[in-house]
Amino acid sequence: MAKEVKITLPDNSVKSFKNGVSVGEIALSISEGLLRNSVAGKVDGVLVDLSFQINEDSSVEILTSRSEESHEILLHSTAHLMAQAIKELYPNAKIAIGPSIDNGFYYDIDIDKTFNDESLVVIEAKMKELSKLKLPIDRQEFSRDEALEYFKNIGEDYKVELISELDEDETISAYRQGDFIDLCKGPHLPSTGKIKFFKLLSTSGAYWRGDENNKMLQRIYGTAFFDKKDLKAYLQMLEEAMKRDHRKLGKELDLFSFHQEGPGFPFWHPNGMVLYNQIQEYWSDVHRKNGYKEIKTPIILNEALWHRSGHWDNYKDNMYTTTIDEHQYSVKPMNCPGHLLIYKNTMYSYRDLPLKLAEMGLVHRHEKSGVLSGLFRVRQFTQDDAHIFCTPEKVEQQIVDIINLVFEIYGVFGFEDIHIELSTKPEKKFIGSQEIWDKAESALEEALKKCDIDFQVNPGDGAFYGPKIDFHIKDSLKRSWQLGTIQLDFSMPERFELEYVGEDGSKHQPVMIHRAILGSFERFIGIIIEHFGGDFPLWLAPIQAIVLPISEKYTDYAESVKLKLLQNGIRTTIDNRSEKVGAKIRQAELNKIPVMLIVGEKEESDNAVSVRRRFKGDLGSMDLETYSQKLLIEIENKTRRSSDS
RNA sequence: GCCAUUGUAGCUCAGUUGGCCAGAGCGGCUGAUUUGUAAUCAGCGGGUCGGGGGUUCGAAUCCCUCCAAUGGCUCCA
Repeated sequence: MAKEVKITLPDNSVKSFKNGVSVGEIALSISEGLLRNSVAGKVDGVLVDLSFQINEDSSVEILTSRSEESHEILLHSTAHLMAQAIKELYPNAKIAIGPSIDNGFYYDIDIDKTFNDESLVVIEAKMKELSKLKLPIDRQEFSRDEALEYFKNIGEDYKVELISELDEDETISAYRQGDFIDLCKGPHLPSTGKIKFFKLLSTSGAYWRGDENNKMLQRIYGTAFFDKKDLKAYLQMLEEAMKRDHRKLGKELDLFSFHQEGPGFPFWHPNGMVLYNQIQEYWSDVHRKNGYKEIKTPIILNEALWHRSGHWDNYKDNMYTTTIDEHQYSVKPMNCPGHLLIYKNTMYSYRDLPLKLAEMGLVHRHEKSGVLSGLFRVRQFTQDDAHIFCTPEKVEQQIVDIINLVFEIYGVFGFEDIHIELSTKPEKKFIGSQEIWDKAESALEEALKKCDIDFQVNPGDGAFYGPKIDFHIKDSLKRSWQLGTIQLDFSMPERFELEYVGEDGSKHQPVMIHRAILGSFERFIGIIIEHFGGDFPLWLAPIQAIVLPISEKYTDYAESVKLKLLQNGIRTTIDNRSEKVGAKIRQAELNKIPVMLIVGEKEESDNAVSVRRRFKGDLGSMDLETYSQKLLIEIENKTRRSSDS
């Protein structure tokens, strides 16, 4: 073994160190400040502790608290700190798993007491205490047998189960801080003293290994940051999210409601129905312009159809059934079978393809009671569905067209940060030949490349009948939502024996593309309520304008203003209570009405309105007709946040 | 479905260990006021305390059961 190792740093400079040098020592050699800010290292691309010793020539990167990977390490180390605190407070607790997740971490604990908000305070205090002790976090390695023995002795049954599933010859690592030791791959921070800004957020039940047949453990969620400001900003974001919760806003703005009489079945109120209809109108319009033909298929269809489509075998548990004239029927959970029947009703030539059938399809799915959640998860919803039947050669172009349409539609709502995932053939559960899958996957991939967009590949995550592209957007609070999906399907055309007459005069099987862009109207409306925080762009606002007479003397004029706007197609109401303007304005602001039109003596004599816009305040007096036209332009353009006047 | 928590007026919430006809604010209605850019004053209505059963002299409060909601788990648009 060489006495010296050559270390290549990220700037490509090469330095020599004595054999066995640690990552931390390398950091120190650059500067003391770097060591102080360093969290972990990367040796030849592999994450390691600062204490990791290097015995051969390597490239080394020092991770400071600024990198995303460092944050994950912090979260993971905080999970350990929490587990340590829990073990000190409740020695009988057994710890299961505690990983980092997006924006936080959790730890699953088996304990015969129930954690509540108070426990969180107690545990958090203990964690602070342990952090102040600045305990070194040391890595320790075991053979598999040693590890089994050790964790069996300290009674950590879940760890024993995890170890026993590892390979015989694998080296097993664990991390020790004070008296606490946890099985873990690492890496970790060098000391508990580095964990300063954290918060425990919630408790819940969680099955051991996510299997509902296993014991339910208690999970505690928390988050942590290197910087106090970042923690504060994150907690503020959570608070803001709570304020924007679509269930809360749905009540406050009188958009929709839910009732015990129909769990999971939304009731749309007049205000919410405006949102629904506006989106629907836009959707229809943009699809018409893109060559789609809109259809409507029945909600209840004979069970035999669902056997043929494969839904009965794969989806039965989520389907509602009914009996009509002693025959079995099912309420549709998807629209495809109905579309297939329409396709089969006509003989198509290759010249007729692609055939693009769109439906705002009302589907019902029986979801487990515990998963229902506002408009995000319901039992009845409207999919913005479409099925494209085309020749195999046209698939790629069709995908490109759909991708462009997706971007266009998301752009209208201000969703510009779009993340795309390509899911490929599942390992086990799939139908169709490898050749067909390869073709389908490359069609999707080529289309994505043609559009020049980045995407992430999820190997094995495709549907059993074909690969898919999923679209994820980020809302105004940077939260990610999955909306659209494009799925290539070779199985339905086969099961339903679809055909078209090709150029050669013989019959061929078309390819079916299943796609949804908004996903479901219900869910999408829930998302935009939170995205806009209830402050909708003018074209969507349930009430666009409200007329506020200064006193009852001007009620007649106010009514005529309202009538004029209504006739121009602007959704207008009036507040003719016997209140002061201040009170009326306050009420209109609370209702998030974008345009307030104040009328009194001056306005009446000039046939004008005094305009007050939300977020802008008093804009002064304007001619009624002129201003009305101005609003119409803003509505027509679907302007997101008024820039006017 | 599972674990935990919750359910009092249209909305937001008080109601201590079981004890006078169950309260407040906002909203609503009525009257006064006639108002110029985020709350005028006064009065009046409004509740099977989620449903059902039980314990008790007495239950919003304790017990059982069902329903629904919330945070998660599993699942998913």
